[in-house]
Amino acid sequence: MTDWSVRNGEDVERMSDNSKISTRKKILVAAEEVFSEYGFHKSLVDAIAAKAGLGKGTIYRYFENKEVLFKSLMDENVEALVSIVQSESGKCDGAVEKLKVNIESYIKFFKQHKRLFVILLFEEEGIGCKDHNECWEKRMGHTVLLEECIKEGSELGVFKKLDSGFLSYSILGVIHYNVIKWMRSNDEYDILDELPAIYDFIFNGIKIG
Amino acid sequence: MTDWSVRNGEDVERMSDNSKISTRKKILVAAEEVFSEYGFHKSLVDAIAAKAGLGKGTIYRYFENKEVLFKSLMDENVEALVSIVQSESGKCDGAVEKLKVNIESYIKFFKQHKRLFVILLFEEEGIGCKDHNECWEKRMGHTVLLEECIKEGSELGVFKKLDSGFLSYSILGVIHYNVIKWMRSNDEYDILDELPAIYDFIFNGIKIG
Amino acid sequence: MTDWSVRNGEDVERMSDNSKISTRKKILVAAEEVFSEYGFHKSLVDAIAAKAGLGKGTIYRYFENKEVLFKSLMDENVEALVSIVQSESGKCDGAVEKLKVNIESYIKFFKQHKRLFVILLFEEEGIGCKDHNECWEKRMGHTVLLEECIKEGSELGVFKKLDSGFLSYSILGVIHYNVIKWMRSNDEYDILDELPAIYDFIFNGIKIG
Amino acid sequence: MTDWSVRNGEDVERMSDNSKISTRKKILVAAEEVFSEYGFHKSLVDAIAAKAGLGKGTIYRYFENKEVLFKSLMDENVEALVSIVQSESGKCDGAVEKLKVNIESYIKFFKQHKRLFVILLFEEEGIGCKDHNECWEKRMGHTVLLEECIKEGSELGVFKKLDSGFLSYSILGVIHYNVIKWMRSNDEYDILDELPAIYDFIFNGIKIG
DNA sequence: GATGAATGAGTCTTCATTCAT
DNA sequence: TATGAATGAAGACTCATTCAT
Repeated sequence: MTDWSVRNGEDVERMSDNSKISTRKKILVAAEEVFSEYGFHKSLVDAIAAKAGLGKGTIYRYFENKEVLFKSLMDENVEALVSIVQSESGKCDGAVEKLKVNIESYIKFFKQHKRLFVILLFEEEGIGCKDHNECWEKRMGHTVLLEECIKEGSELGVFKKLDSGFLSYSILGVIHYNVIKWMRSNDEYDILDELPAIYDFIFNGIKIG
Repeated sequence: MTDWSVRNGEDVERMSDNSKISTRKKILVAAEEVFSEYGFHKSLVDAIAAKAGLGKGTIYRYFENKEVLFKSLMDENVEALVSIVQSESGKCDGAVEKLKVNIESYIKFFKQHKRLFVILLFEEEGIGCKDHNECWEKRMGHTVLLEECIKEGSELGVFKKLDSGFLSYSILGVIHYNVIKWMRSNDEYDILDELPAIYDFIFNGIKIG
Repeated sequence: MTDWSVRNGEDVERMSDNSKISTRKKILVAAEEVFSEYGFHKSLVDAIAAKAGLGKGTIYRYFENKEVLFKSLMDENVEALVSIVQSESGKCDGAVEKLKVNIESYIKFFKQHKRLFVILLFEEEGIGCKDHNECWEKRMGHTVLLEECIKEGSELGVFKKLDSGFLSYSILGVIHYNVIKWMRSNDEYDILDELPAIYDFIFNGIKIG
Repeated sequence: MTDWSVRNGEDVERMSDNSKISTRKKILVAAEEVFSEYGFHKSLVDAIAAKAGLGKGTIYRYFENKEVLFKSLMDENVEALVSIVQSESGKCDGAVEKLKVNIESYIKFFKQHKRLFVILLFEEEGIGCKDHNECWEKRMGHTVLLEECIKEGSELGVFKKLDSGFLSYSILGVIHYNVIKWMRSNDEYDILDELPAIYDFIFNGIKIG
């Protein structure tokens, strides 16, 4: 297997000039659209090829098979998410502020990639992943970013001293379910408007006093 | 088609007398095992029939098709969940206490049905559900129970006056992600031990003071 | 994999009553026709199914895949060949007579199965056979029958004391190439008429005196 | 299309100067290696191009398609075989001696080209050859050399007066099957050591007296 | 001339569903 | 009523061949 599938990020820069977008990128873009709409199993390789304006065989030049394409898409999305969150939270100080920015970045990313993340997080379960834990680790790799924030805050006495694994999962749960709720509403409201409520829920809980 | 349902606990009681368990029940039990292990798409009707100790054709006597079987299983599980949560939370007083019991019931149910709920909540997305909203309503029907609790608490001035939809989704997110975390650990700990932390997170948030 | 593919030979007896022929047998008969005409690679599973008057899926109920079908066909033909040769040569005495009957049986078999044996002997080479030697052993298993004959003759002082492996391959070469020659002629002559010449070639060679 | 052929020995002489080997020759050499190892159907044009150190498109500059490449390779090998046998048998006198040299030349050629000849002789069957007879004629064209030898011997009263077609096929059978036997042994012995036995088999047969 | 990315016709294989027994 | 052999539509994947550079 040649390593056509390993490319650098330059091609993103020129997306305005359609002819300059690398074939690999075209496929990933089409794959995201199709997988997002139909989920893994109902997505046809033909449909992805058609949407990418490429022949079916071309898909297979770049990705061993449908599953590898799916996982590559997921991997690269997670990587993108992580790198966005990292760079954003790097820009600010203070545990609370950092966590806020962190959450905001997550939500912005999910807002942009809409349904993809549901598939990202759950559908892969159904796809035979030889090492299930490894898979999950990759998908959930981004929780470390939350964990780091939280640890920092705990050490500074801003956050409670709770298991950071517990907290990052709990916070992620809040984030994801609010994204799901928003998705279900068909853009009736802007999920970013929910941020204050989300922060309040996470920081102070629901009880009065 | 007869309508013996999962809730109808009678047939469970006589499981020692194998011949008394209704065929429909046998199929649903087998289906839960198989769907839980492989997910919807990788589950074979043959496997379900084999596990149920029945002929494949029999499955189709009781359920129109694989999808209907899957949805029936889900419907009945959700119904069972709702009825359990309802009866448990009916036993106690006070908004806080009620919400706690509510959450505990959820977690106990998920603990028992393990992987099924992941499929329940997310895989269905991949299955063509003509009316997507209707589908979701059914699956998420149980959020009303949370909503009721919360509304009651809000009115009594125990909980903040926030949108109950927002709160129920947020709480559900916390619950589900903690279940996922627990599932991933391969029973290294008892998820029920996490309850105090979960309550504290939901009621008071993570911030000190 | 269930073992539908293991059946006994009874179904052969009733081939006149078409409806009594087992599905497995029907597939093998169709496969022989198609493989004989087109060779392994150009034969379509669809064509075999159509010729057998069965659905394509049925082929796969009985044989794991096209290759297994091909190999099963070959195995069973070799088995049939061996058993015919054995029973025929068992009926007569004397090394020379036995060898003659042996050769005659081979040729009759090849006459009946025409092109199949070319495929049997050579095309399989092209099909990935994990243990190549094992494959060959199976295909050429029948040479032992010749070897036995020859050894007996050598011990009785009728045949020269030459390596029996060498002799059986040489004799088989004579047989097969005469079959090929006959096949090429499109039934212009009866290959059985060549038997005297073949015997003379093998027993006495081509030199005068 | 130029017509540098394998026979044209000039380019072989300068193999040390890699750049002097014609592209066509490079392709044929690579094709022989690949076809010999995998057979026609499992050989990939990519693999041949890679082995030849050329681009895939270049293959198609020199050969219309894979099949033509295969046939050209075979044609040129047969031509080479014929020319070697002819020149060798031209060097000696006497029907017996000539036939011996003939056989020796064959075996030497096959020894050098190992597995290729199996493919040469049989796999082509599987390739749609519009005029099957024409194909065979070309492949088996070399039998005329044996036929000539035999006819000469028959007329001189050295060999029996049998159909020369019958004899050449029979002798070829002996030769080929001994080559196969040798090939199967993985060079455990030198096939040229078998020559005396082969001569004896062909000239005198297996019977004593 | 040489190249190799792109192509899509061609096939195998799967598995939910049916229906004769 | 229960069965499971038969089915065939559907879809993943391959690879010889083309053609723009």
